[in-house]
Amino acid sequence: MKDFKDDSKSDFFNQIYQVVAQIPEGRVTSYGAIAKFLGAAKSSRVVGYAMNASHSLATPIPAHRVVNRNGVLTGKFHFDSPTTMEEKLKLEGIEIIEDQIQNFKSLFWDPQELLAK
DNA sequence: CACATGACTGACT
DNA sequence: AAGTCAGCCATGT
Repeated sequence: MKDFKDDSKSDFFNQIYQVVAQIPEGRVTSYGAIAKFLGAAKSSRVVGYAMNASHSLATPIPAHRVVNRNGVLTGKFHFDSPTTMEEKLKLEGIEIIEDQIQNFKSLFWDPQELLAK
């Protein structure tokens, strides 16, 4: 059973989870943004893979706030139900049409915000 | 141990 | 402008 602090296995996943866990409610970010923030802009796929693996985590992370760079809910089928992701985002005040986040540009949250904080 | 797959992205044609 | 290709890295078979 993996955990947030299990850096002995993979620092990358660990950091990804930390960033995702810090995404403010009602905001979203992209896989690439997280990857770039961690210094591996070309490893965006690993970020997505980390989300897929997040099911094994003891601590649930807001993976529904992470979408691709177009603001499309590409990973919605990986949730309990294909509508889970969309429903959660809507509950946070995010408007979604056809799996596409509306006003994505404004709702986008850059991991850099963590540093400014 | 080697090959294939994937919640992505950027570059090239 | 839209479609295609290659890169990147961990996991599963």
